[in-house]
Amino acid sequence: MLREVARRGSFTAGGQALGFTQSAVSRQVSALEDELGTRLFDRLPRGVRLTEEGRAALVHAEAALERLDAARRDIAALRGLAAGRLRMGAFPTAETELVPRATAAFRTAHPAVSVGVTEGPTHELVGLLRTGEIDLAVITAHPDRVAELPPLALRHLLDDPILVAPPQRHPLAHRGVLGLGELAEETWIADGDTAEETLLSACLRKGFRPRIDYVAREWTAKQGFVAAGLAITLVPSLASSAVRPDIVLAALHPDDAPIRAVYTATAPGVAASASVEGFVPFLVEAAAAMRERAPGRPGT
Amino acid sequence: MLREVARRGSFTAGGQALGFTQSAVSRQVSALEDELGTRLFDRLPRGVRLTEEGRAALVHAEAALERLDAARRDIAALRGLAAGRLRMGAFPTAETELVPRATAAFRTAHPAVSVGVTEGPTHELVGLLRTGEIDLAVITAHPDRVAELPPLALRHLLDDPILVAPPQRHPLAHRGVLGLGELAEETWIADGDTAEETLLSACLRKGFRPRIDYVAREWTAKQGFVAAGLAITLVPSLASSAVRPDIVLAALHPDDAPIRAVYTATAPGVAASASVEGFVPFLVEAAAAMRERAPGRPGT
DNA sequence: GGTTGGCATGCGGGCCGCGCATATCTCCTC
DNA sequence: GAGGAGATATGCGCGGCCCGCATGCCAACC
Repeated sequence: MLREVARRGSFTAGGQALGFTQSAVSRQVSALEDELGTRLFDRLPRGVRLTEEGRAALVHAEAALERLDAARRDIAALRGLAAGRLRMGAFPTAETELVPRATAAFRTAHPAVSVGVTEGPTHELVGLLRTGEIDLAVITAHPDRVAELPPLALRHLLDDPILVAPPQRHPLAHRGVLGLGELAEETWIADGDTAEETLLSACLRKGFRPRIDYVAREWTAKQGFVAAGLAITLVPSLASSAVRPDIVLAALHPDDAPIRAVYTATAPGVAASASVEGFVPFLVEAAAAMRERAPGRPGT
Repeated sequence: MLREVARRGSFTAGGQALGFTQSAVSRQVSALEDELGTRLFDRLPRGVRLTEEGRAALVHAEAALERLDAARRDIAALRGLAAGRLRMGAFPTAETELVPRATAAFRTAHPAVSVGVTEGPTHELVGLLRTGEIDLAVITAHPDRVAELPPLALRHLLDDPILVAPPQRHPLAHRGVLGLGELAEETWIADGDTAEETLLSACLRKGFRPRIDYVAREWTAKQGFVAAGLAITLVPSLASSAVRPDIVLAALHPDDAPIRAVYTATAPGVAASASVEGFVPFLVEAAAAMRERAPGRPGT
């Protein structure tokens, strides 16, 4: 009202422009003047004119209205992916290819949305989701144990079968599909020195304790030992594209190792933001592309 | 509400901090969300948390509130003369001493108020007052013709009797008080070449037409002719302090020349701003000081 | 499994704010 | 000089908005 009245020079005209009567405007202005303790308009015989105080009030009022408009614009930008930020988390193997591919495609499509990725194991990501520190997580879990997770909104992306990497010269290499039992006598290299901590727990369920002579957390180191023919190791299929060309991968028999599934996860009760809604399809797309490139191995 | 709820993490606590119930806050937030078309808070089991959109809205809302506070501060500053501007006008002679003295004292007392002075004859100043281009004017008028002015809020400052400046060697010099009739044979220097346009119209009312041999608008030039003994001239007492020391001034007999009065004037119906209210006392003070310094000549 | 803390919502009431009508004032015109 | 035009201020009455109360429901905590 302040603005319209100031622009038009009378309560009557200002009110008309806003669909109010002169009496409503008169009272509104009066009330504002009372609240501010000063006259905002000089009442002249043919209309009104801003006082010095009125000019000051008008400047600030227009600035305030502009901020409210800016809020609307900002929110529209967020919803249209013309702005915003996506904080996501992923377990390490997912960052070999799945998450980077999806992120690259998303950034090309929506360059104004900034994307941050935190690496961590699934249980940590779940905590970050629940505290609101990340908006979206790529996690992994055995399909029949999903129920053990805290309540989350999950979406299945792909399955991640475990491959085995025997040395080139190994008699079992190039067989294509191996049973885990056939590897009971092999020497292993793994993340930890007991089978329980690693993927090798599958061996325990199969009835033997693998012999772990070498321990290395770094993937590069493991590959070195494998390529030198010193040990064999297990490789999640998600990481298969990062394996050295002189290492051959073979599938494990499906019954031998429970297949881990990969999911996107968001916190329950938290409405998915536009950036989350927008990012998930790129993860789905990247997962599909990876399945196609390695036909017959990682499957849904 | 947005701010309090965001700060405290729940509708209940936010409402309590503002003296509202949880239900009122819930509805307010809901209404705002509907208007903006987006969720501002995620509803969690133990409270709420801002969404990305909510954060954007909050930033702008706080900025808008800050502008409203700034408006209050600005207005308080204007009213406390800690800010603001005063546009005034004055007729030329008033700017010899009266207005400069008042302005200097005002600026010392209220350095944050900027003062602008427009010079012009009374009738122009009246126009500027009525259009709102100046807030305060120092004008002059014959006391019995004040009623002819358009309606204004006037305040009498002082009377401005007319003095005469005869040459030093003139036989009438040093007489102290002169009658206008005694000057009928003199040679004059004035602003225009006919008596009607100038202060010399007083001579016509006295029954003689003064002989104007010299015309000069600049005061310096007039004083030069007077000091050289070539002519005499009339001097408003307001300007007497700017007269060269080698020129002697004499009062005219009160009946001979109508005494002009000096007033402050503001537009009718326009509430005097704090700066106007604040400036007028300094004009009154300056006028009093000038009366004291020239005792017996300019009077109330 | 009960308790607690929190949000959503139906219901009722009070107050605010608007429109209508009118009083009043100034300017303009005849 | 009188009347009309155009503007604001204000009494009056009504409708709608907004709040508080009470309740329902849900998830987390003990």
